[in-house]
Amino acid sequence: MTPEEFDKRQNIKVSTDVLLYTVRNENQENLRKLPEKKLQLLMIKRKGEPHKGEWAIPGGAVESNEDVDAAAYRELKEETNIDNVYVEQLYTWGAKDCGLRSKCTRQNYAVSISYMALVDSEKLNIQAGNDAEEAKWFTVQCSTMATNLEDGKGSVLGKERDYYLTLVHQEGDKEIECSAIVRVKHIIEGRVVYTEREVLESSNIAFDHAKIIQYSLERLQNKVEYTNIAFNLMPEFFTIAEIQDVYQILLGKELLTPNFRKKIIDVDRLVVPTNKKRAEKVGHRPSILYKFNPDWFNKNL
Amino acid sequence: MTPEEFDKRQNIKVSTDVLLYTVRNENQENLRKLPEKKLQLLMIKRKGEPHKGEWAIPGGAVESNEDVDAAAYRELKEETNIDNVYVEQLYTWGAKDCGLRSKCTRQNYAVSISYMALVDSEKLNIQAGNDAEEAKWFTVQCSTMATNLEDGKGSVLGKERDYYLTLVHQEGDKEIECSAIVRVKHIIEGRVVYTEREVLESSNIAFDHAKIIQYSLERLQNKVEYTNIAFNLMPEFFTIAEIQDVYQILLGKELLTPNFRKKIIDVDRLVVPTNKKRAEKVGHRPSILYKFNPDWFNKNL
DNA sequence: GTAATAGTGTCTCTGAGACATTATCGT
DNA sequence: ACGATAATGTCTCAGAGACACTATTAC
Repeated sequence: MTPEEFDKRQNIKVSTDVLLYTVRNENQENLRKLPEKKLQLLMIKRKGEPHKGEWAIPGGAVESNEDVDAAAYRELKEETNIDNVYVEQLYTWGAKDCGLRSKCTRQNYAVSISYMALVDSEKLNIQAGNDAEEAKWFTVQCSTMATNLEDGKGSVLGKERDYYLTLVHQEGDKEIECSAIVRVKHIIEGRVVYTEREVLESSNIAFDHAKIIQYSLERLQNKVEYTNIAFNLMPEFFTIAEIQDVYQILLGKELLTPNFRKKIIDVDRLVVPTNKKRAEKVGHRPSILYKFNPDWFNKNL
Repeated sequence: MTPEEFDKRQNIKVSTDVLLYTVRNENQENLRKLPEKKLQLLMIKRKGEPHKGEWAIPGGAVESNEDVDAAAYRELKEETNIDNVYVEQLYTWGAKDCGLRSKCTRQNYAVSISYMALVDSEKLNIQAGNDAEEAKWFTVQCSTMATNLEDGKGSVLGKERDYYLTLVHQEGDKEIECSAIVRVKHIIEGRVVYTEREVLESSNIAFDHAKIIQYSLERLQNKVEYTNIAFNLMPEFFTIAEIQDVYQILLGKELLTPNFRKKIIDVDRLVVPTNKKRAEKVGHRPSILYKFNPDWFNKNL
């Protein structure tokens, strides 16, 4: 195909969506107890049709002559005034399922390139979004139910996993809640596995954005296990208990403290101790503050 | 932004590119020696400008109202008449670097969504491409040279890795050779690492496709270590020596046979023995044929 | 027997996981 | 002393890696 032919055929809109995650302390109950941490995601309220009033992943059109990665960074900067954070391309979503920003008609449909960004909440508290849009942080919760797909005779054809997603924004007494069920089907055909992702229910979440959120959570979980990705959610100095907490939230399971310490300090060498300690008067042995070990990059780049 | 505003702003072309890999036996020297396996990549010769006569990754425009994944499958089918194989979305490349199918001007530029597909060569021998384009298989070779980026005082700022890529197509005496150098820079800035990928030299490879090839090789290498991806390059039945060979080619290093056997048979349980043996009269103990263990999916989906 | 590849057995060391124990603070 | 969390030590077992060894074929 010549470039000329190519030019005539398409009318596809390209947008980038940025999933911005952070981890926040939710409530400071008492001195002796540690504050509870929560994974939070930034969403914006849609002001126009379609899906007016529902909550969507922030994003927008790629501008002409702009690199797609640059578009994601720009979008993030516009939305949150945040810079210099971890950003990663996630996946590019097709147009057919009408998932996206633009109304889906025969002539006019969209491709969405989704990105995931991670910030530590301390950085966030200083700056705030400057866009006219209404942006809010939602606490993310996700639980799973899996079933095997079998033919009559007991041999496995695949696996089906339903993700129950809940997003809650708290502001004093008021509470905004979004929820969705995303079904991920893995179908075995010979030696190839096809994966389908489908939004079964979606309440208060625009388009098929629940699907993208689920995908990002999956990626986040995987990467926590073998990269330093979690440290993008941490401030410069933190205790082992705090980073363990973040790991537990991301992985959705509890970890044994002594083993976690050993792994992160001695085995993976992801952190190094500083000579600082938590200054607050707490009713127990004060914890040593650690920081990310920059030396880790030497072995892992 | 309203959909109406959105519609007016863009003129971006979207295409999918499919990197189709296979593993082939190169030359059957003698009976006692095992045939040497090579990783091969399908490339097509460009018939129009720009980059006329150079070799490019097969691909084409996403058609209106077509899902991007579907476009990749369609492209693959058109190019090779192949179906039912492993296909994975790799990365979506920006427009600014003029990387792609369409000529890059201010008004008109392109986004490329690249996919990687894997086939076993037995399936390939039966079918052939039906497209009018000239498509050929190139043996892929890649070597690396890494240097640390340091400031004056010995602290590491990042890492720079040059990939020397060589693609060779053999046909009797004739030989077509493409080559390129791709530089991957990892720059540490605080706790965030930025990765830049740049084509330093490119001979006979169209656009910046060398960059995409390098990226796919990296992904392939990573996935070999923790998924069953390599088995998409294998026929139904194979010996341990053969699958070990494929692992070695993909990883670019030798593995110790006893340990590889133990891992793949007993630990990961990726393969199960059949009661078949290699029938050919070979001058040594005949090897047992194994197949991929479908049960592996139970634990790994 | 010999050449060549197929396949097994053994030893060491690291790291994952479970769990018991000690340390250090405020009150 | 007590409550609470921080931090360390110990034991077991699985798996990675290195390497010596045995098995089976054609000639």
